[in-house]
Amino acid sequence: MSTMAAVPTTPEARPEPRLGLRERKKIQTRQAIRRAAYRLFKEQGYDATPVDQIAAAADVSPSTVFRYFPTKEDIVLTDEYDAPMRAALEARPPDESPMESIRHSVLATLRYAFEHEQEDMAERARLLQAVPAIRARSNESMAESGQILAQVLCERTGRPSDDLDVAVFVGAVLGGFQAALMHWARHDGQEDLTGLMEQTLDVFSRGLTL
Amino acid sequence: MSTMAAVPTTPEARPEPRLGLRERKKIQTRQAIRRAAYRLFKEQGYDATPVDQIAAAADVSPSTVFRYFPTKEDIVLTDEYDAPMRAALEARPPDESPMESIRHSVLATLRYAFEHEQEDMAERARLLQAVPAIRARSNESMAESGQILAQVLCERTGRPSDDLDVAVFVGAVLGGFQAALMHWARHDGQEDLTGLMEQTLDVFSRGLTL
DNA sequence: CATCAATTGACAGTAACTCTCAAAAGGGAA
DNA sequence: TTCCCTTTTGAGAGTTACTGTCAATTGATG
Repeated sequence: MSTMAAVPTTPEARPEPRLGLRERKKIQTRQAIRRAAYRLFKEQGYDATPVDQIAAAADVSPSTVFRYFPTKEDIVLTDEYDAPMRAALEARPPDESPMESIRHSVLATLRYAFEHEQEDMAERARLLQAVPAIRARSNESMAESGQILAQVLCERTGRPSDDLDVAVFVGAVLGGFQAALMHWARHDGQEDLTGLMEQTLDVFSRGLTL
Repeated sequence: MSTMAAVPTTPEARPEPRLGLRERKKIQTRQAIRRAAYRLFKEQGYDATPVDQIAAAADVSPSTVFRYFPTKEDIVLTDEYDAPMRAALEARPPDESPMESIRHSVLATLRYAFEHEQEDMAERARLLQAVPAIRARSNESMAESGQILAQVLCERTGRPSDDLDVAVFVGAVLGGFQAALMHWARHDGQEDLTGLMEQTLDVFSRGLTL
């Protein structure tokens, strides 16, 4: 699940003394930029906050901001949960139904993500709802996850990699998740996202009958 | 279905003599800009074609281009099929299953769209595949259609307008359609989109079991 | 400490918009 | 046609998100 994570926890969280000063500084800079951005977005709004201002607030040059985050949207939502997600999916027994595999890996990844970062979730929800560019980026990110999902599923069911049925299946599931995500965002991130996802999966289990 | 249509046919196609000179000129200008853009995109690519160049090729000022199309992406895909789509949906018998209603209205709208414009479809497919910004716009547009769909469905089933199940249902269906659309784009718009959509709807009819 | 590689900041440039204002052109009445 | 009013257009200036280059700085290493 791509959109969930903004402050990557694995590499950023605690500056393990293993790393050299150089690496530690990089992590700090990244954090500083992100923190400054979140604060300013909250205070003034996303569009009203130029990157230059974020740079100034984080005490780095504008060039540096763009070196760390290729686009302004990426400051809000860059995550590293695609790899864990893929691993979780591939760890599932191959004879399990695709839907069941997805249910387990998505929920596990989501729980993992929530453990590591609850703070900015509400703000992220607000931005997701208010800023089209953020939404767009989130969707694109989800679609990439979808590619991975489809790939695994095609391998597992022995279908060609451009099989329409698999693509539709994955598209539908992700579409459902995205709807749940937006529902969550519409409620300002106050509801339990994991619960919403479970409810979403139930809709699918019922064969998508309203 | 939003993404399908770029050259709106209803208002643009034939300059009905009903309209005054003013209106006719507007339609011409709109067409001129779009045609110029499509030609240049085809020749040089989307990113390599600045709006100024499109303006020059269409013999209007850059300001005018932005007056007609709020963003560069909109030159590629602005459509007017949301209204017909909604009408088609609302014309369906209220006791019909949601999925069946959607099937009919989507296919009807799609057929209608295809009747009126086949020309640029291939180029549109190429752009949809190659340009992230276009894809993003297309998705956003689809999501808007989704809002309408969800609204109608909520009314029909007597649920509150922010019902999660309905949102998920709609999200899933649109996700499936989008997957089919991207499949079509990946094959450069050579396959029959209506056929792909029918196949997609079959996947749903089967209760989304792979 | 000296040297090398990675990181950074300053600067210049591009392109997508946005805003404002004056010129031009259609539409209708006298 | 002529005049007047409204809509449309173009010119120009300004903002902002990027991109690329180059020299200065700074951490790593022997």
